[in-house]
Amino acid sequence: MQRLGAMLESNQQDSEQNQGGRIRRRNRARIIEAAEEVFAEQGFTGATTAAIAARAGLPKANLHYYFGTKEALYRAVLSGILDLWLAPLAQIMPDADPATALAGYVRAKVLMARDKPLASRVFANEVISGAPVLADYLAKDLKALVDDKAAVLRAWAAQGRMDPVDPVKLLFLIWASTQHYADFDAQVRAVMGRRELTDADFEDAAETITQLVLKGCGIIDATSKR
Amino acid sequence: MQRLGAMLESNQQDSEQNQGGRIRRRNRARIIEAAEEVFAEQGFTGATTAAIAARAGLPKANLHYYFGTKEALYRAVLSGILDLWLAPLAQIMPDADPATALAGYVRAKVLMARDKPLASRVFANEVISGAPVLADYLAKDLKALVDDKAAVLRAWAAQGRMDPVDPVKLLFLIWASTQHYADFDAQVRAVMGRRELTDADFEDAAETITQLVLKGCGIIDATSKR
DNA sequence: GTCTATAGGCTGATAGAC
DNA sequence: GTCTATCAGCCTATAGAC
Repeated sequence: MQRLGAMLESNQQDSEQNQGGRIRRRNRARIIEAAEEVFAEQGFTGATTAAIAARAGLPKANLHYYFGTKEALYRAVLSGILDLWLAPLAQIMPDADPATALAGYVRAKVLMARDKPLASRVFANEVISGAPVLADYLAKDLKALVDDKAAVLRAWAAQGRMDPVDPVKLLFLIWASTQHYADFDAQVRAVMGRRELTDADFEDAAETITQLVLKGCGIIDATSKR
Repeated sequence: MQRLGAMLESNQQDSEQNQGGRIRRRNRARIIEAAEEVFAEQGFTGATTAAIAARAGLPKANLHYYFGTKEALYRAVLSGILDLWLAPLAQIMPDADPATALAGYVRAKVLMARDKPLASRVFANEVISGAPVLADYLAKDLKALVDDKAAVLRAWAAQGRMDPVDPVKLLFLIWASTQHYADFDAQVRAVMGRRELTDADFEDAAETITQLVLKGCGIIDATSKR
């Protein structure tokens, strides 16, 4: 499951095997970081290489020197995001305790919304636009992974450890409600009347979502409050 | 609460009072419809007036004749969306039955994701980009509305009709998990291995979300299965 | 490896004939 | 009201001096 995203990188010589010199790696990292910010705000089409170069503090030509085209840079950014995005799913294993595993998964996804909001928004922009770059990846690798985890949830239900909730739709709900705090941050802040969300806000969000999921799936008792 | 979105339309003479001739109205509607499609896919910056005009089957100049600027057209599209987006919240009233009201709200939002996916995606793009146009509206009108509905949920909890779940975060979870089927449609279809979602898929989604929300909030019994 | 200068194409918007 | 022709500016990408 590791480095699933690597398949997206078209330029093999720029992959991890050949790291190049220190300067090369540092500049590539700088550009990717800046690109993530701009792609998150503007989407692929809306982002301009000039804006990315400016934010990276480099001349625009260097960006093309390292990545060739805007799309190659976009793929490099997405590639780094995918592995990050999927890692927390590993917690959902057949032998795990359903309450612990789901609570841990929700918490990991909420903390990712807090710590990597740009990655989440780049991914959201890509999918909203119809996943022109990721379509194949979603239909193959992600689908296989979700089918696997859905089987785990179904097994838990068959063992009477949780209600027979549609496992795929349960995962969708967890993805949506956790990523909401990254993707819809502007709306969340506006409605909550805050300039910025605090760590406590994210902890509260994780707790509320966890409570709804665990109790909603019949994993914890109906009478148990938080 | 009606026509909250009207505040966004800058060109007063084009508001509903003065509908203009039949041709004018028809062309404006055609352009807005085409614009909604393109803005949904590409976001504001990514969308081009040429693409919108082509999809509307009109010369690009007509678009500027009717709306002046790309931003004015964008505001007109958003304006139509806002009223639509908020209408279902009306079901959450103090005297309503919590189970009926929340189930109805979830169902209405899921059906809107099915019937108006473009509207949902335009809104999502706007918020992900930091809500440059809607920021004021979200902080004032939407916040006031949410505060009002949060009070209703808190009252239900105080009356022992549901658990004391953080009401604002509950609304976020409902928004996120229902709109997910519109905004992340490409991912949902890929993971479910379908070319297109059916009415039954949306009914299932509404049922699963409703079950998790009602049971998770302690509104329906822990032992009750679907 | 770095960066300035610029090519070539597309963008939003408008002028003006019909 | 409609639409062709066109502008000035910005876009991605590259050539070539350093």
